[in-house]
Amino acid sequence: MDLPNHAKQLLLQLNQQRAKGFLCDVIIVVENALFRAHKNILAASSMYFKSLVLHDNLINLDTDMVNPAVFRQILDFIYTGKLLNSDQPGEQNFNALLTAASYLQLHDLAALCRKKLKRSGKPFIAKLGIPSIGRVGRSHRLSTPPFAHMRFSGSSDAAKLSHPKELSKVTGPEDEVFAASNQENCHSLNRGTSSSSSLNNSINGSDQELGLDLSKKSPPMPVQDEAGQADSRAGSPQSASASLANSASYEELDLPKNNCEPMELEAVEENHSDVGPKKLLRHASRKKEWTRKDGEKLAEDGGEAMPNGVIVGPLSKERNLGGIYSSDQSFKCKDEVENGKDNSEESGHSESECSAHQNANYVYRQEGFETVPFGDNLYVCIPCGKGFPNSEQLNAHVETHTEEELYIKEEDSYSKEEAEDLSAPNNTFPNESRPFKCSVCERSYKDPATLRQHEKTHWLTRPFPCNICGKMFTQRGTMTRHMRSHLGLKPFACEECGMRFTRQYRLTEHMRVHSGEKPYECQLCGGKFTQQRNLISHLRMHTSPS
DNA sequence: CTGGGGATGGGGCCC
DNA sequence: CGGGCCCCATCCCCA
Repeated sequence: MDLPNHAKQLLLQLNQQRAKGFLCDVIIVVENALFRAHKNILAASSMYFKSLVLHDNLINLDTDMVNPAVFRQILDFIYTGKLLNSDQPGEQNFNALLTAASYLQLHDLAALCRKKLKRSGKPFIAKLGIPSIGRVGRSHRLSTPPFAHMRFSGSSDAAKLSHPKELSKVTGPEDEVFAASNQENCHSLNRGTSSSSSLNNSINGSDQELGLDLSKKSPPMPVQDEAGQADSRAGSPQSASASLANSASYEELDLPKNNCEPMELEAVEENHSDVGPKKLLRHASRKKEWTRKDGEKLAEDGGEAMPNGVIVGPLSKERNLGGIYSSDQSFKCKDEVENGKDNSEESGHSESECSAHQNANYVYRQEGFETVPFGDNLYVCIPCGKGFPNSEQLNAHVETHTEEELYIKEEDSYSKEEAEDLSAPNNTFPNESRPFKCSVCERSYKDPATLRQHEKTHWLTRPFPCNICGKMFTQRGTMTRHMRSHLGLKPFACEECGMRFTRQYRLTEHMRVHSGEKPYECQLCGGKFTQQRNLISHLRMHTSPS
Protein backbone atom coordinates (compact mmCIF):
# COMPACT_ATOMS: atom_id res chain seq x y z
CA MET A 1 0.00 0.00 0.00
CA ASP A 2 1.44 3.26 -1.07
CA LEU A 3 0.35 6.60 0.15
CA PRO A 4 0.67 8.91 -2.79
CA ASN A 5 2.23 12.27 -2.05
CA HIS A 6 3.47 11.11 1.30
CA ALA A 7 7.04 12.13 0.62
CA LYS A 8 5.92 15.36 -0.92
CA GLN A 9 3.74 16.23 2.02
CA LEU A 10 6.45 15.36 4.44
CA LEU A 11 8.91 17.56 2.64
CA LEU A 12 6.39 20.32 2.50
CA GLN A 13 5.90 20.12 6.24
CA LEU A 14 9.60 20.11 6.87
CA ASN A 15 10.11 23.11 4.66
CA GLN A 16 7.37 24.95 6.47
CA GLN A 17 8.98 24.09 9.75
CA ARG A 18 12.23 25.40 8.45
CA ALA A 19 10.50 28.61 7.50
CA LYS A 20 9.32 29.02 11.04
CA GLY A 21 12.53 27.84 12.57
CA PHE A 22 10.50 25.11 14.19
CA LEU A 23 12.74 22.34 15.50
CA CYS A 24 15.64 23.74 13.56
CA ASP A 25 18.73 22.54 15.30
CA VAL A 26 21.59 23.80 13.24
CA ILE A 27 22.76 27.14 11.94
CA ILE A 28 24.74 27.38 8.76
CA VAL A 29 26.84 30.47 8.40
CA VAL A 30 27.66 31.62 4.90
CA GLU A 31 29.59 34.84 4.93
CA ASN A 32 27.31 37.07 6.92
CA ALA A 33 24.13 35.19 6.40
CA LEU A 34 22.75 32.64 8.76
CA PHE A 35 20.49 29.81 7.73
CA ARG A 36 18.53 27.58 10.02
CA ALA A 37 17.89 24.02 9.13
CA HIS A 38 17.33 20.57 10.46
CA LYS A 39 20.28 18.33 11.03
CA ASN A 40 18.39 15.29 9.89
CA ILE A 41 17.53 16.82 6.57
CA LEU A 42 21.03 18.01 5.93
CA ALA A 43 22.49 14.71 6.96
CA ALA A 44 20.13 12.89 4.67
CA SER A 45 21.17 15.08 1.78
CA SER A 46 24.89 14.94 1.95
CA MET A 47 27.63 12.96 3.59
CA TYR A 48 29.46 16.18 4.12
CA PHE A 49 26.62 17.66 6.11
CA LYS A 50 26.14 14.37 7.84
CA SER A 51 29.63 14.54 9.21
CA LEU A 52 29.35 18.16 10.16
CA VAL A 53 26.06 18.10 11.96
CA LEU A 54 27.09 15.15 14.01
CA HIS A 55 29.25 17.28 16.22
CA ASP A 56 28.37 20.83 15.45
CA ASN A 57 25.41 23.06 15.80
CA LEU A 58 27.00 25.94 14.03
CA ILE A 59 28.44 25.29 10.62
CA ASN A 60 30.53 27.80 8.82
CA LEU A 61 30.86 27.22 5.12
CA ASP A 62 33.75 28.22 2.95
CA THR A 63 32.86 31.43 1.21
CA ASP A 64 35.12 30.54 -1.66
CA MET A 65 32.87 27.67 -2.43
CA VAL A 66 29.45 28.99 -1.68
CA ASN A 67 27.86 32.36 -1.21
CA PRO A 68 24.62 33.14 0.58
CA ALA A 69 22.53 33.43 -2.56
CA VAL A 70 23.74 30.10 -3.83
CA PHE A 71 23.34 28.46 -0.49
CA ARG A 72 19.81 29.66 -0.25
CA GLN A 73 19.10 27.99 -3.55
CA ILE A 74 20.79 24.86 -2.30
CA LEU A 75 18.86 24.79 0.91
CA ASP A 76 15.66 25.28 -1.00
CA PHE A 77 16.69 22.46 -3.25
CA ILE A 78 17.36 20.19 -0.33
CA TYR A 79 13.98 20.88 1.16
CA THR A 80 11.95 20.93 -2.03
CA GLY A 81 13.85 19.04 -4.65
CA LYS A 82 13.41 22.03 -6.88
CA LEU A 83 15.89 24.54 -8.13
CA LEU A 84 14.43 27.96 -7.83
CA ASN A 85 15.38 30.83 -10.03
CA SER A 86 18.36 32.93 -9.21
CA ASP A 87 19.18 36.51 -9.98
CA GLN A 88 22.29 35.42 -11.74
CA PRO A 89 22.41 34.48 -15.39
CA GLY A 90 21.83 30.81 -15.91
CA GLU A 91 25.30 29.54 -16.70
CA GLN A 92 26.96 31.65 -14.08
CA ASN A 93 24.48 30.45 -11.54
CA PHE A 94 24.89 26.82 -12.50
CA ASN A 95 28.61 27.19 -12.29
CA ALA A 96 28.32 28.58 -8.80
CA LEU A 97 25.80 25.94 -7.89
CA LEU A 98 27.99 23.19 -9.23
CA THR A 99 30.94 24.47 -7.27
CA ALA A 100 28.91 24.62 -4.10
CA ALA A 101 27.19 21.32 -4.71
CA SER A 102 30.51 19.61 -5.26
CA TYR A 103 31.90 21.19 -2.16
CA LEU A 104 28.91 20.14 -0.12
CA GLN A 105 28.83 16.74 -1.72
CA LEU A 106 25.34 17.12 -3.02
CA HIS A 107 25.87 14.77 -5.86
CA ASP A 108 22.42 14.89 -7.35
CA LEU A 109 22.45 18.63 -7.50
CA ALA A 110 25.93 18.63 -8.94
CA ALA A 111 24.84 16.20 -11.62
CA LEU A 112 21.86 18.35 -12.39
CA CYS A 113 24.05 21.39 -12.77
CA ARG A 114 26.49 19.56 -14.96
CA LYS A 115 23.66 18.45 -17.16
CA LYS A 116 22.36 21.98 -17.45
CA LEU A 117 25.78 23.34 -18.27
CA LYS A 118 26.40 20.63 -20.79
CA ARG A 119 23.11 21.35 -22.42
CA SER A 120 23.95 25.02 -22.66
CA GLY A 121 27.30 24.14 -24.17
CA LYS A 122 29.21 25.96 -21.47
CA PRO A 123 31.89 23.95 -19.78
CA PHE A 124 32.09 23.99 -16.04
CA ILE A 125 34.61 26.52 -14.87
CA ALA A 126 35.66 25.04 -11.61
CA LYS A 127 37.22 27.02 -8.87
CA LEU A 128 40.64 25.84 -7.99
CA GLY A 129 40.80 23.47 -5.14
CA ILE A 130 37.31 22.20 -5.13
CA PRO A 131 37.39 19.76 -2.36
CA SER A 132 36.90 16.32 -3.51
CA ILE A 133 38.43 15.34 -0.24
CA GLY A 134 41.07 17.13 1.58
CA ARG A 135 41.13 20.66 0.38
CA VAL A 136 43.30 22.66 2.67
CA GLY A 137 43.11 26.09 1.40
CA ARG A 138 42.28 29.57 2.21
CA SER A 139 39.73 28.70 4.73
CA HIS A 140 40.17 26.07 7.29
CA ARG A 141 36.80 26.68 8.68
CA LEU A 142 34.74 23.91 7.41
CA SER A 143 35.96 24.14 3.94
CA THR A 144 37.90 21.10 4.72
CA PRO A 145 35.90 18.06 3.97
CA PRO A 146 34.49 15.76 6.54
CA PHE A 147 36.74 13.36 8.33
CA ALA A 148 39.57 15.82 8.32
CA HIS A 149 38.90 18.41 10.96
CA MET A 150 35.34 19.11 10.55
CA ARG A 151 34.52 20.70 13.81
CA PHE A 152 33.80 24.32 13.89
CA SER A 153 32.68 24.49 17.42
CA GLY A 154 33.76 22.58 20.37
CA SER A 155 37.21 21.86 19.14
CA SER A 156 40.20 23.77 20.21
CA ASP A 157 42.07 22.12 17.41
CA ALA A 158 39.75 23.68 14.97
CA ALA A 159 40.37 26.99 16.59
CA LYS A 160 44.06 26.56 16.22
CA LEU A 161 43.76 25.48 12.66
CA SER A 162 41.56 28.34 11.79
CA HIS A 163 43.63 31.33 11.09
CA PRO A 164 41.64 34.23 12.33
CA LYS A 165 42.28 36.23 9.23
CA GLU A 166 40.96 33.39 7.22
CA LEU A 167 37.93 32.90 9.26
CA SER A 168 36.13 35.80 7.87
CA LYS A 169 36.57 38.64 5.59
CA VAL A 170 35.16 42.05 5.31
CA THR A 171 32.19 41.69 3.17
CA GLY A 172 32.10 43.29 -0.15
CA PRO A 173 29.23 44.93 -1.91
CA GLU A 174 28.21 41.65 -3.35
CA ASP A 175 27.43 40.33 0.06
CA GLU A 176 23.87 39.75 0.75
CA VAL A 177 21.92 38.60 3.64
CA PHE A 178 18.52 37.17 3.66
CA ALA A 179 15.69 38.39 5.64
CA ALA A 180 14.55 35.91 8.13
CA SER A 181 11.24 34.36 7.74
CA ASN A 182 11.31 33.05 11.19
CA GLN A 183 8.01 34.40 12.16
CA GLU A 184 8.23 33.19 15.66
CA ASN A 185 11.33 35.05 16.43
CA CYS A 186 10.07 38.11 14.74
CA HIS A 187 6.94 37.97 16.71
CA SER A 188 8.64 37.33 19.91
CA LEU A 189 10.65 40.44 19.42
CA ASN A 190 7.92 42.48 17.92
CA ARG A 191 4.81 41.61 19.61
CA GLY A 192 1.95 43.16 17.84
CA THR A 193 3.62 43.54 14.52
CA SER A 194 2.71 41.38 11.67
CA SER A 195 5.37 39.88 9.57
CA SER A 196 3.38 37.34 7.76
CA SER A 197 2.16 39.66 5.08
CA SER A 198 5.61 40.82 4.24
CA LEU A 199 6.74 37.28 4.20
CA ASN A 200 4.11 36.43 1.73
CA ASN A 201 5.39 39.22 -0.39
CA SER A 202 8.86 37.89 -0.54
CA ILE A 203 10.40 38.29 -3.90
CA ASN A 204 10.50 34.66 -4.66
CA GLY A 205 7.00 34.17 -3.58
CA SER A 206 7.09 30.61 -2.59
CA ASP A 207 10.39 30.03 -0.97
CA GLN A 208 11.15 31.31 2.43
CA GLU A 209 14.16 33.34 3.21
CA LEU A 210 15.84 31.64 6.02
CA GLY A 211 18.90 33.67 6.69
CA LEU A 212 19.12 36.23 9.40
CA ASP A 213 20.11 39.77 8.86
CA LEU A 214 23.08 40.20 11.09
CA SER A 215 23.67 43.75 10.28
CA LYS A 216 20.51 45.24 11.61
CA LYS A 217 21.06 43.72 14.95
CA SER A 218 24.48 45.16 15.27
CA PRO A 219 24.71 47.65 18.02
CA PRO A 220 26.28 50.94 17.09
CA MET A 221 30.02 50.95 17.34
CA PRO A 222 30.97 53.98 19.37
CA VAL A 223 34.59 53.72 18.45
CA GLN A 224 33.75 54.23 14.87
CA ASP A 225 31.26 56.94 15.38
CA GLU A 226 33.59 59.58 14.09
CA ALA A 227 32.92 58.33 10.64
CA GLY A 228 29.35 59.07 11.30
CA GLN A 229 28.20 56.05 9.44
CA ALA A 230 28.01 53.23 11.79
CA ASP A 231 25.39 54.78 13.94
CA SER A 232 23.14 55.84 11.19
CA ARG A 233 23.14 52.39 9.75
CA ALA A 234 23.04 50.32 12.81
CA GLY A 235 19.58 49.97 14.11
CA SER A 236 18.22 49.11 17.43
CA PRO A 237 17.19 45.58 18.11
CA GLN A 238 13.66 46.60 17.49
CA SER A 239 14.45 47.97 14.12
CA ALA A 240 16.44 44.86 13.55
CA SER A 241 13.52 42.68 14.10
CA ALA A 242 11.39 44.99 12.12
CA SER A 243 13.71 44.60 9.24
CA LEU A 244 13.66 40.93 9.72
CA ALA A 245 9.97 40.95 9.55
CA ASN A 246 9.52 43.33 6.73
CA SER A 247 12.35 42.94 4.35
CA ALA A 248 11.93 41.02 1.20
CA SER A 249 14.42 38.50 0.09
CA TYR A 250 17.69 40.31 -0.25
CA GLU A 251 19.19 43.01 1.82
CA GLU A 252 22.50 44.67 1.60
CA LEU A 253 24.64 44.20 4.62
CA ASP A 254 24.78 47.21 6.78
CA LEU A 255 28.06 46.24 8.26
CA PRO A 256 30.75 48.59 7.13
CA LYS A 257 32.20 47.54 3.86
CA ASN A 258 35.17 48.23 1.74
CA ASN A 259 34.16 51.75 1.05
CA CYS A 260 34.13 52.69 4.67
CA GLU A 261 36.40 55.10 6.33
CA PRO A 262 39.75 53.47 6.96
CA MET A 263 39.33 53.51 10.68
CA GLU A 264 35.98 51.93 10.45
CA LEU A 265 37.20 49.33 8.08
CA GLU A 266 40.10 48.50 10.29
CA ALA A 267 37.85 48.08 13.22
CA VAL A 268 35.52 45.85 11.38
CA GLU A 269 38.29 43.74 10.05
CA GLU A 270 39.50 43.24 13.52
CA ASN A 271 36.09 42.55 14.80
CA HIS A 272 35.35 40.00 12.22
CA SER A 273 38.61 38.37 11.75
CA ASP A 274 41.08 38.71 14.51
CA VAL A 275 38.78 38.57 17.38
CA GLY A 276 35.30 37.67 16.43
CA PRO A 277 35.54 34.28 14.83
CA LYS A 278 38.28 33.18 17.10
CA LYS A 279 36.21 34.09 20.06
CA LEU A 280 33.28 32.45 18.48
CA LEU A 281 35.24 29.28 18.37
CA ARG A 282 36.26 29.64 21.92
CA HIS A 283 32.78 30.47 22.87
CA ALA A 284 31.45 27.45 21.10
CA SER A 285 34.06 25.36 22.73
CA ARG A 286 33.10 26.54 26.12
CA LYS A 287 29.47 26.04 25.47
CA LYS A 288 30.21 22.55 24.41
CA GLU A 289 32.04 21.87 27.58
CA TRP A 290 29.19 23.21 29.54
CA THR A 291 26.83 21.01 27.67
CA ARG A 292 29.02 18.04 28.17
CA LYS A 293 29.45 18.73 31.82
CA ASP A 294 25.81 19.27 32.28
CA GLY A 295 25.04 16.34 30.07
CA GLU A 296 26.78 14.08 32.48
CA LYS A 297 24.31 15.09 35.03
CA LEU A 298 21.27 15.07 32.84
CA ALA A 299 21.87 12.51 30.18
CA GLU A 300 24.63 10.68 28.52
CA ASP A 301 26.04 12.26 25.45
CA GLY A 302 23.52 14.85 24.82
CA GLY A 303 20.14 13.40 25.06
CA GLU A 304 17.85 14.75 27.67
CA ALA A 305 14.30 13.88 28.29
CA MET A 306 12.34 17.03 28.75
CA PRO A 307 9.24 17.14 30.82
CA ASN A 308 6.92 16.70 27.91
CA GLY A 309 8.80 13.75 26.63
CA VAL A 310 10.71 15.55 23.96
CA ILE A 311 14.25 14.43 23.74
CA VAL A 312 16.56 17.30 23.26
CA GLY A 313 20.19 17.03 22.51
CA PRO A 314 22.90 19.40 23.53
CA LEU A 315 21.96 21.81 20.84
CA SER A 316 18.40 21.97 21.77
CA LYS A 317 19.38 22.62 25.30
CA GLU A 318 21.86 25.19 24.35
CA ARG A 319 20.33 26.88 21.41
CA ASN A 320 16.73 26.62 20.79
CA LEU A 321 16.32 27.55 17.22
CA GLY A 322 12.79 26.57 16.82
CA GLY A 323 11.10 28.06 19.76
CA ILE A 324 10.29 25.15 21.97
CA TYR A 325 13.02 24.82 24.46
CA SER A 326 15.39 27.64 24.57
CA SER A 327 18.71 27.48 26.24
CA ASP A 328 17.19 29.26 29.10
CA GLN A 329 15.40 26.22 30.11
CA SER A 330 18.56 24.35 30.46
CA PHE A 331 20.15 27.13 32.35
CA LYS A 332 17.17 27.66 34.51
CA CYS A 333 16.63 24.06 35.21
CA LYS A 334 20.29 23.58 35.80
CA ASP A 335 20.21 26.34 38.33
CA GLU A 336 17.26 24.81 39.96
CA VAL A 337 18.94 21.51 40.12
CA GLU A 338 21.87 23.17 41.73
CA ASN A 339 19.63 24.93 44.14
CA GLY A 340 18.15 21.68 45.19
CA LYS A 341 14.97 22.32 43.33
CA ASP A 342 15.33 19.57 40.90
CA ASN A 343 13.13 19.86 37.93
CA SER A 344 11.56 16.56 38.51
CA GLU A 345 8.15 15.25 39.07
CA GLU A 346 8.51 15.05 42.79
CA SER A 347 9.40 18.70 42.98
CA GLY A 348 6.11 19.50 41.38
CA HIS A 349 7.84 21.48 38.74
CA SER A 350 5.28 21.33 36.07
CA GLU A 351 5.82 21.26 32.38
CA SER A 352 4.32 24.63 31.89
CA GLU A 353 6.46 26.13 34.54
CA CYS A 354 9.55 24.68 33.09
CA SER A 355 8.64 25.65 29.60
CA ALA A 356 7.78 29.08 30.68
CA HIS A 357 11.21 29.59 32.01
CA GLN A 358 12.65 29.52 28.63
CA ASN A 359 10.45 31.13 26.18
CA ALA A 360 8.66 34.38 25.87
CA ASN A 361 4.99 34.22 26.36
CA TYR A 362 4.37 31.33 24.15
CA VAL A 363 5.81 28.18 22.81
CA TYR A 364 4.93 25.84 20.12
CA ARG A 365 3.35 22.84 21.56
CA GLN A 366 4.92 19.84 20.03
CA GLU A 367 2.40 17.61 18.48
CA GLY A 368 2.25 14.16 19.89
CA PHE A 369 3.42 15.07 23.34
CA GLU A 370 0.66 17.11 24.80
CA THR A 371 -1.51 15.44 27.32
CA VAL A 372 -4.51 17.44 26.30
CA PRO A 373 -5.40 17.44 22.66
CA PHE A 374 -4.94 20.89 21.23
CA GLY A 375 -5.90 20.10 17.71
CA ASP A 376 -4.42 22.67 15.39
CA ASN A 377 -3.74 25.14 18.16
CA LEU A 378 -0.05 24.69 18.28
CA TYR A 379 0.69 28.02 19.86
CA VAL A 380 0.17 27.68 23.53
CA CYS A 381 0.12 30.38 26.16
CA ILE A 382 2.37 29.34 28.97
CA PRO A 383 0.61 31.00 31.88
CA CYS A 384 -2.86 29.69 31.11
CA GLY A 385 -2.22 26.82 28.75
CA LYS A 386 -4.67 27.94 26.08
CA GLY A 387 -3.86 26.95 22.55
CA PHE A 388 -4.07 29.18 19.49
CA PRO A 389 -3.85 28.44 15.78
CA ASN A 390 -1.28 31.12 15.08
CA SER A 391 1.18 33.37 16.80
CA GLU A 392 -0.80 36.53 16.15
CA GLN A 393 -3.75 35.25 18.11
CA LEU A 394 -1.52 33.97 20.81
CA ASN A 395 0.30 37.26 21.07
CA ALA A 396 -2.97 39.10 21.29
CA HIS A 397 -4.03 36.76 24.02
CA VAL A 398 -0.78 37.09 25.90
CA GLU A 399 -1.29 40.82 26.09
CA THR A 400 -4.43 40.19 28.08
CA HIS A 401 -2.48 38.64 30.89
CA THR A 402 -1.61 40.98 33.63
CA GLU A 403 1.95 41.13 34.70
CA GLU A 404 1.02 39.98 38.14
CA GLU A 405 -0.11 36.67 36.75
CA LEU A 406 3.31 36.05 35.42
CA TYR A 407 5.11 36.11 38.69
CA ILE A 408 6.75 33.00 39.90
CA LYS A 409 5.12 31.90 43.07
CA GLU A 410 7.80 29.84 44.56
CA GLU A 411 8.23 30.76 48.14
CA ASP A 412 11.35 28.72 48.54
CA SER A 413 13.29 30.61 45.99
CA TYR A 414 12.45 33.90 47.57
CA SER A 415 13.41 32.86 51.01
CA LYS A 416 16.65 31.71 49.51
CA GLU A 417 17.14 35.01 47.77
CA GLU A 418 16.40 36.83 50.95
CA ALA A 419 18.95 34.80 52.79
CA GLU A 420 21.48 35.72 50.18
CA ASP A 421 20.49 39.31 50.25
CA LEU A 422 20.97 39.55 53.95
CA SER A 423 24.51 38.47 53.55
CA ALA A 424 25.12 40.85 50.73
CA PRO A 425 27.05 43.95 51.67
CA ASN A 426 24.83 46.34 49.79
CA ASN A 427 21.47 44.84 50.38
CA THR A 428 18.52 46.47 48.81
CA PHE A 429 16.04 46.14 51.57
CA PRO A 430 13.54 48.86 52.09
CA ASN A 431 14.46 52.00 53.84
CA GLU A 432 13.59 55.64 53.45
CA SER A 433 15.80 56.17 50.46
CA ARG A 434 14.37 53.14 48.71
CA PRO A 435 10.64 53.47 48.93
CA PHE A 436 9.69 51.23 46.02
CA LYS A 437 9.34 47.75 47.36
CA CYS A 438 9.04 44.61 45.32
CA SER A 439 5.75 42.88 45.90
CA VAL A 440 7.31 39.47 45.57
CA CYS A 441 10.55 39.66 47.47
CA GLU A 442 11.88 42.05 50.03
CA ARG A 443 13.99 44.17 47.76
CA SER A 444 13.33 47.81 47.33
CA TYR A 445 14.45 50.46 44.91
CA LYS A 446 14.91 54.16 44.54
CA ASP A 447 12.64 54.55 41.57
CA PRO A 448 9.67 52.74 40.08
CA ALA A 449 11.44 52.00 36.81
CA THR A 450 14.12 50.04 38.56
CA LEU A 451 11.53 48.27 40.63
CA ARG A 452 9.67 47.33 37.51
CA GLN A 453 12.85 46.10 35.95
CA HIS A 454 13.56 44.03 39.01
CA GLU A 455 10.07 42.62 39.11
CA LYS A 456 10.59 41.22 35.66
CA THR A 457 13.13 38.89 37.16
CA HIS A 458 10.25 37.21 38.96
CA TRP A 459 8.31 36.64 35.80
CA LEU A 460 8.02 33.25 34.33
CA THR A 461 8.71 34.71 30.98
CA ARG A 462 11.75 36.18 29.34
CA PRO A 463 10.55 38.62 26.79
CA PHE A 464 13.72 39.18 24.83
CA PRO A 465 14.91 36.30 22.67
CA CYS A 466 18.13 36.23 20.75
CA ASN A 467 17.19 35.95 17.14
CA ILE A 468 20.22 33.89 16.36
CA CYS A 469 20.34 31.27 19.05
CA GLY A 470 16.96 31.65 20.68
CA LYS A 471 18.22 32.25 24.16
CA MET A 472 15.83 34.32 26.19
CA PHE A 473 16.65 37.33 28.31
CA THR A 474 14.83 39.38 30.87
CA GLN A 475 16.34 42.63 29.72
CA ARG A 476 16.66 43.93 26.23
CA GLY A 477 20.07 45.32 26.98
CA THR A 478 21.34 41.94 28.04
CA MET A 479 20.01 40.46 24.85
CA THR A 480 21.66 43.09 22.67
CA ARG A 481 24.86 42.65 24.56
CA HIS A 482 24.56 38.94 23.98
CA MET A 483 24.03 39.59 20.28
CA ARG A 484 27.38 41.31 20.16
CA SER A 485 29.04 38.07 21.02
CA HIS A 486 27.35 36.42 18.05
CA LEU A 487 28.37 39.22 15.78
CA GLY A 488 31.86 39.58 17.08
CA LEU A 489 31.32 43.26 17.63
CA LYS A 490 33.90 44.67 19.99
CA PRO A 491 33.68 48.41 19.99
CA PHE A 492 36.05 49.06 22.87
CA ALA A 493 39.67 48.96 21.85
CA CYS A 494 42.73 49.12 24.03
CA GLU A 495 45.04 51.85 22.81
CA GLU A 496 48.04 50.05 24.18
CA CYS A 497 47.72 46.65 22.60
CA GLY A 498 44.77 46.94 20.28
CA MET A 499 42.80 44.29 22.02
CA ARG A 500 39.09 44.79 21.70
CA PHE A 501 36.24 44.20 24.06
CA THR A 502 32.50 44.00 23.94
CA ARG A 503 32.11 46.11 27.05
CA GLN A 504 33.63 49.30 28.30
CA TYR A 505 34.04 47.80 31.72
CA ARG A 506 36.16 45.02 30.31
CA LEU A 507 38.43 47.54 28.71
CA THR A 508 38.78 49.42 31.99
CA GLU A 509 39.58 46.16 33.66
CA HIS A 510 42.03 45.25 30.95
CA MET A 511 43.84 48.58 31.16
CA ARG A 512 45.09 47.58 34.59
CA VAL A 513 47.13 44.94 32.86
CA HIS A 514 49.09 47.73 31.22
CA SER A 515 49.14 50.10 34.16
CA GLY A 516 50.05 47.40 36.65
CA GLU A 517 47.46 48.75 39.01
CA LYS A 518 46.29 46.13 41.50
CA PRO A 519 43.57 47.74 43.53
CA TYR A 520 42.20 44.59 45.07
CA GLU A 521 44.05 43.32 48.09
CA CYS A 522 43.51 40.13 50.02
CA GLN A 523 43.04 40.96 53.70
CA LEU A 524 44.31 37.55 54.68
CA CYS A 525 47.59 37.30 52.85
CA GLY A 526 48.13 40.72 51.38
CA GLY A 527 48.05 39.44 47.82
CA LYS A 528 47.09 42.07 45.29
CA PHE A 529 44.99 41.65 42.21
CA THR A 530 44.10 43.63 39.15
CA GLN A 531 40.57 42.34 39.16
CA GLN A 532 38.09 41.96 41.90
CA ARG A 533 36.86 38.65 40.56
CA ASN A 534 40.30 37.22 40.81
CA LEU A 535 40.54 38.38 44.40
CA ILE A 536 37.26 36.65 45.06
CA SER A 537 38.48 33.46 43.50
CA HIS A 538 41.65 33.85 45.53
CA LEU A 539 39.64 34.25 48.70
CA ARG A 540 37.91 31.00 47.97
CA MET A 541 41.31 29.40 48.08
CA HIS A 542 41.68 30.70 51.61
CA THR A 543 38.23 29.66 52.73
CA SER A 544 37.78 26.36 50.95
CA PRO A 545 38.76 23.32 52.99
CA SER A 546 41.90 21.80 51.62
C1' DC B 1 50.00 16.41 36.83
C1' DT B 2 48.19 19.86 39.79
C1' DG B 3 47.15 24.14 41.87
C1' DG B 4 47.31 29.09 41.77
C1' DG B 5 47.17 33.33 39.44
C1' DG B 6 46.27 36.27 35.32
C1' DA B 7 43.15 37.28 32.00
C1' DT B 8 38.90 36.97 29.45
C1' DG B 9 33.85 35.90 28.09
C1' DG B 10 29.04 35.75 29.14
C1' DG B 11 24.79 36.45 31.91
C1' DG B 12 22.17 38.77 35.75
C1' DC B 13 20.96 42.79 37.58
C1' DC B 14 20.99 47.56 39.41
C1' DC B 15 21.78 52.44 38.47
C1' DC C 1 19.62 51.91 26.87
C1' DG C 2 24.21 52.01 28.22
C1' DG C 3 27.35 51.74 32.11
C1' DG C 4 28.91 49.40 35.85
C1' DC C 5 29.45 45.73 38.88
C1' DC C 6 28.83 41.01 40.44
C1' DC C 7 29.04 36.19 39.60
C1' DC C 8 30.42 31.99 37.26
C1' DA C 9 33.13 29.61 33.98
C1' DT C 10 37.02 28.99 31.32
C1' DC C 11 41.61 29.22 29.18
C1' DC C 12 46.40 29.85 29.56
C1' DC C 13 50.72 30.07 31.84
C1' DC C 14 53.85 28.86 35.27
C1' DA C 15 55.82 26.99 39.44
